[in-house]
Amino acid sequence: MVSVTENTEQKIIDAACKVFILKGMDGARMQEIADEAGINKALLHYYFRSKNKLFDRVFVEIFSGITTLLSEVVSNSTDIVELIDNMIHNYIHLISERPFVPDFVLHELNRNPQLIVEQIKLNGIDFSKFQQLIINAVTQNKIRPINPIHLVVNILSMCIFPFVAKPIIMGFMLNGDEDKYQHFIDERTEHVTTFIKNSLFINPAEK
Amino acid sequence: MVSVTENTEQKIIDAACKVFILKGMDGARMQEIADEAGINKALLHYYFRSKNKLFDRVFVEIFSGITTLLSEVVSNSTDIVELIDNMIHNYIHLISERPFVPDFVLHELNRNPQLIVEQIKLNGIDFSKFQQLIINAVTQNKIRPINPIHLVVNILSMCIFPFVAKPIIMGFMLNGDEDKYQHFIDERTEHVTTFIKNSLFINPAEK
DNA sequence: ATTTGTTTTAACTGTTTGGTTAAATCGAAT
DNA sequence: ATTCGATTTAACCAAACAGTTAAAACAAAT
Repeated sequence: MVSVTENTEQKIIDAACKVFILKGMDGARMQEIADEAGINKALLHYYFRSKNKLFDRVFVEIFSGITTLLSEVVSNSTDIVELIDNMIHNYIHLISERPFVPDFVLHELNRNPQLIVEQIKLNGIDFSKFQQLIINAVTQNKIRPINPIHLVVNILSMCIFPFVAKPIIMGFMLNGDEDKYQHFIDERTEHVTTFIKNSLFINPAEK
Repeated sequence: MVSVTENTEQKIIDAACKVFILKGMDGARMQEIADEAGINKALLHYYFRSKNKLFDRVFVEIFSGITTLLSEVVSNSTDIVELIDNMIHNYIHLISERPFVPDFVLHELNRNPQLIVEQIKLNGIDFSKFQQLIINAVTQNKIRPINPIHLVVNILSMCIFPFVAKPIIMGFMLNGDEDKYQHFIDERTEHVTTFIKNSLFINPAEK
């Protein structure tokens, strides 16, 4: 009988993820989530007492997917080249599968910045190891001197922004052609990787 | 008597900009906009019949500010170095003054991608001249070969993303320290400029 | 057969919200 | 003095919405 409960709970969370990601907290409707989950509103409130509680649960679920990946990338990388390759490849790959997640996360975080506090408690990323890998590369003269924070933001920017800005890119640069956009995304991993390495490495041979 | 009308209309638009940018279309309330404008709800509907009409007007206002800047940058730049310098400087400067605009624009554009169609009609950016400047630089061997679209997206990403991702940057990298974030933003223009030039120019002396 | 937790049904409450209406006021222009 | 558009006041409407409730149905475990 436990399985029934977990099943329904998961069905609700999946449905809530979908609706919240597409509509945001303000735009989402409890009725729509119930419909999407194939249940009724009463049962929805039976499992999650309020919209806020459901949202919090869903947000943790979604955000932890992102931070978990970042943690794995950091711990699986031993030098700066690996770090860059893994980070760019895995991030673009992850987001490609759920392209509306970044807009959702960023928007809700701006709407309620305090959400980040809970997330840090739950998914503490050791940003220090991150920084250390970069500092090591700089001190060993493998790359140009660079502020680690700027570098990380640069990488995240170029990986995430193309998905958030899809309407702009398609509208102004690709004549609304969805195929061209998909092609652009397919090229993106390799392009960003070489673009960043070109900037970091003084001698291109070292790549 | 005309002046009174225009005055009030502008007061409403200013107030609506503020509220819509902070709360988004779904989160904004007509009463709050009326309060912010120092008028009552009846007068608000007297000027703009519906929330949608008001939103459309406001969105045009905000978005055209962005595209206008981009147009000016393009037409005021004669070579790739000028283009990069102007674009990065002006964009970060513009957004610094209204840091919540990017999240608003991107979120509403994803919520309703058709908005971009109207904007293209109103503010047709000649992206072709943009591309031409980059292609010229490539064929003249001034910079490494690069897909112009990727380059533009790279520049926009690194300029805009830091503002959209403020909560993440502050939370995970700057220990929630607002002063450090401001310092990070202050450095940003110069950093992005050199980061991109380092990537583009094979010989650093050419910069 | 009874119990227990899950799910449905269906109606309902209370509040928020976008939008309307009508009458009154006010200010400037004629 | 009158006219006309701008503005306020205050009440109102209808729809949407989050959340509740109670009774019944159901399914599995005891």
